[in-house]
Amino acid sequence: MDNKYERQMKKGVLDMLVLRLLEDEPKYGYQLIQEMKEKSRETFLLKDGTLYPVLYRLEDEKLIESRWSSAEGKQVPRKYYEITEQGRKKLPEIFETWKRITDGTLKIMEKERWFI
Amino acid sequence: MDNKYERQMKKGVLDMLVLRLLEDEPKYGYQLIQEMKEKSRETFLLKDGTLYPVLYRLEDEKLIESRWSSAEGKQVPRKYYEITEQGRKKLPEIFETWKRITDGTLKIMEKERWFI
DNA sequence: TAATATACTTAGCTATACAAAGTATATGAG
DNA sequence: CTCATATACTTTGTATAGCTAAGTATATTA
Repeated sequence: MDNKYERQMKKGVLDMLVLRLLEDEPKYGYQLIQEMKEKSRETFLLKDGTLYPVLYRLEDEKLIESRWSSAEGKQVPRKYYEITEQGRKKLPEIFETWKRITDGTLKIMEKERWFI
Repeated sequence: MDNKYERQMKKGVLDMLVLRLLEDEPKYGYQLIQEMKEKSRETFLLKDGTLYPVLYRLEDEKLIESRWSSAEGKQVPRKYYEITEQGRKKLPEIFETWKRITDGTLKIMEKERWFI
């Protein structure tokens, strides 16, 4: 375990990040892990054992849906995840919550400023 | 439970915020709860049952120390918490971790920008 | 005297990031 | 052809931490 705080500080944001990455187009697990890594500049390096439970959770909450790729050729079967209408509505709400907490944190950390 | 995500997103930051509030001067529990509420503009509304475990944890890690107030007059006895040297060193590190994660999150959420 | 604010403690619940192990297929090096 | 590696998904178990709730106790004020 590199950093005890790091692990805790990531809690709650993975769902939001996955939802954000799926906003553009359906993607499969491995792809999400790669994009997460690249786009965050190595900050979010997820193991598959971390990502998939997030996906199952979001699916249970009806924020995303999945379907197996209609395997053209002899590709490894992939499960594509797609954001639902409900997910598209929910994402901005989650992001607002995140911004409010981040803002509140900054207000305490940087005492003299009250803007972000 | 108001917001499932909110609860998770606060994880890991409470320790940092308490440490930050103690950086100036020793404070007691109730005082920390009030300051947390005011400075964060109502974002961090802690119950005492949430704060004290944070304090015990920080004390176990030697990042803060506590002592009962030498009750002058007939005041309710208060336990004052003071940041240690170790705590002063650790705080900037924790803050850096937080900023890195926050930055990484923003990079994914706001795709076209790569500055904070 | 009673209600309220202050002040600290502890037990139990729930959610989630992560590690690790397991299954299985495609591809490229030798 | 074989073997290592990358791809791809699943499941189990662990540790941590925010929160609720209940309990104890003192000071202040109506």
